[in-house]
Amino acid sequence: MKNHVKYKNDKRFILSENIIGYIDGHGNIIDTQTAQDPCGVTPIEFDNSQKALEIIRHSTAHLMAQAITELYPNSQFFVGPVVDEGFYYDFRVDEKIGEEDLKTIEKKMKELIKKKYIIEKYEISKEEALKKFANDDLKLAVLSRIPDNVVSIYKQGEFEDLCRGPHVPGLRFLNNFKLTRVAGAYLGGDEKAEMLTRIYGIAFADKESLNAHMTMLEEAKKRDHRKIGAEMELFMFNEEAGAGLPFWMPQGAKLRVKLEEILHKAHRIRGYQPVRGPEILRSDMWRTSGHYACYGENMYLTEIDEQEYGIKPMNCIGHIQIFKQTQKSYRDLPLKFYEYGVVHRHEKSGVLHGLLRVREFTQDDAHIFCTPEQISSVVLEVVEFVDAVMKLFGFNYTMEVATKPEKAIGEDSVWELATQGLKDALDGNSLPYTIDEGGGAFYGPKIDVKITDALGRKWQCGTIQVDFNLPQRFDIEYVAEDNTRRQPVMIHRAILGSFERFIAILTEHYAGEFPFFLAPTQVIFVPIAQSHVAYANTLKQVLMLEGIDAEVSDKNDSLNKRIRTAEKQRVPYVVVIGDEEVGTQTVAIRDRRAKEQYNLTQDEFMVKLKQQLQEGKI
RNA sequence: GCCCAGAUGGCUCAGUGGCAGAGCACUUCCUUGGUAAGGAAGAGGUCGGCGGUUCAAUUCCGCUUCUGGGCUCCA
Repeated sequence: MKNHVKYKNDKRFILSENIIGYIDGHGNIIDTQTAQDPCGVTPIEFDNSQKALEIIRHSTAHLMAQAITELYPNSQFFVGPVVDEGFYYDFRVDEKIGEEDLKTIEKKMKELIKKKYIIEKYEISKEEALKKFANDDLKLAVLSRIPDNVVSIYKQGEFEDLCRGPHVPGLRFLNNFKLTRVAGAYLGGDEKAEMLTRIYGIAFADKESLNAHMTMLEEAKKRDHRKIGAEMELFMFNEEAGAGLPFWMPQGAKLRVKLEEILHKAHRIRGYQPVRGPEILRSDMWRTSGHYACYGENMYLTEIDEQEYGIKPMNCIGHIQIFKQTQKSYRDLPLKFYEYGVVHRHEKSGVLHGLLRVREFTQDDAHIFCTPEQISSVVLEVVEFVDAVMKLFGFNYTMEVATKPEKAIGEDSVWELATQGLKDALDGNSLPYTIDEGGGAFYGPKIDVKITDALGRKWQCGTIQVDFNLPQRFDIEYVAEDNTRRQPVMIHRAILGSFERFIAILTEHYAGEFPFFLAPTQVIFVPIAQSHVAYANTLKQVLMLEGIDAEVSDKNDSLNKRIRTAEKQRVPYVVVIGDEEVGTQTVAIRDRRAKEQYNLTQDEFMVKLKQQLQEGKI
């Protein structure tokens, strides 16, 4: 260790046993190993503050690496950062590591903690580091990314790791952790590179917080749309039919139809006209559009009468043909076509995920043909439409402006114009957004609307895309005021994104307790005895005529059992019908959403239900 | 597509190199009950598919389909 500058923990800086680091004037974390002067720094207590957890979790990642090194001596480590949901470490190992092995690693980590190692730091020159890790290509890869000439090494017991820190003073601060999952991860995030083993974990300052976190995860799992979807018989998949191809069961289809109807009305009152294009189009058309070249690997192709056809992965081409069919005037613009377009995309097998990521889905797709001058107002109108839908369901969402991707058609200047158009619409109305560099569609930039699911994952739903390219490729035009032929701009947009993904998120958002206007079965009548079934059936018919899905539960089960079954199906209103109700022409309601019971007359009940149907209006 | 882990009645899950198990659901019967599981009987599985090892495979091995957790990519 000659030449190494070693930082001793100077006792003067240790204000208490509970300090695990400091924050300097710039908000940076300085760990106790690095801190030299306590002036102008704020101590970080050993608690669950964001800064404290960052240090604790990073050190826990190191502790895990130390344990793995002891259990698998040939393992080599790449990077082990702190992420939103804890920490991970990527490493290469000869053995296969599975979920079961996590327990063994945790046990070893606990053993190491008992050895009460302190964590020390020393610095060496990059040159020395290159020599020191000459036999470790992963460490060399890490070193190659560090521009500094001096690098730091952290040491606990025999274990040393190249690291920038920060770390807790000793292992005694690392008692409350859990290794959560083992996964594969590409070296450097590059799909073509080697795949390393990654273990994720979480850590807190105290056991209670760790337990609370694990409980929260369990709760989130209960809301998983795949679980609720099976329980409520909303949708299914079938091994023989193939992966990523959802089947909508009656309950799910009823919910979906309600959503479709709400959206139909919302589109019509906003001046959209329904259209529909074919499911498959000749490949020549996909060549003209650029899909064949830019999106071909995601398309399903087939042959009919020796001609190649492509199943549509997007709906724009169909809408363009409909636009072209009749001559358009500037007076027609903006012209808005919408379609619940079924699309097929060959998503990689590993990315399929319940209804959130499938190979066949239906977009609430629309294309707005307008003049360049109209872009800003059209985009704004769409943003307001998005907001109305999000508010209806109480979603928080974020917007991202996605710019030109690597694989794209069209001139840079056109791209810039379109991108600026999107930004202007948002800036002009002071709507917040972030930039997703290179995340645009191949034909144009877009605004993505992202919603967070029960597990905190963000999903792209709505999207607004400005497109100068397809109008040019298909040579579409309108007659301007001065009788010249001009090219319109296309705005591609979806509000839900897809019914599949949106319903998945709705399911998790409501934990299956859908609002009345969406619930698959909205009212279930429970007649107490056979003699009350006729009255229940009459009421059911009245509701059905009003467009309210109602059922009568007249199975040969006890009253309690039938109420329990209805409750478990998450039906908003369970209505019990007995002698009293038949006699007075009333209903006894169990209101699942309000969690209360009360009696109403038939008329009062109808008024209440119709009122609640209206809540689904946008 | 890549890494890891799985697949046992409709569902949730036990279990085993030698006869396949439970709860719920389902069917029939009894029960007609006033707000979250009344009772009895019964039916239902080539242990995901194909191949191999073995006297014998649901169990061990290989491939494959599908599922789950990630990576990469996307609505």
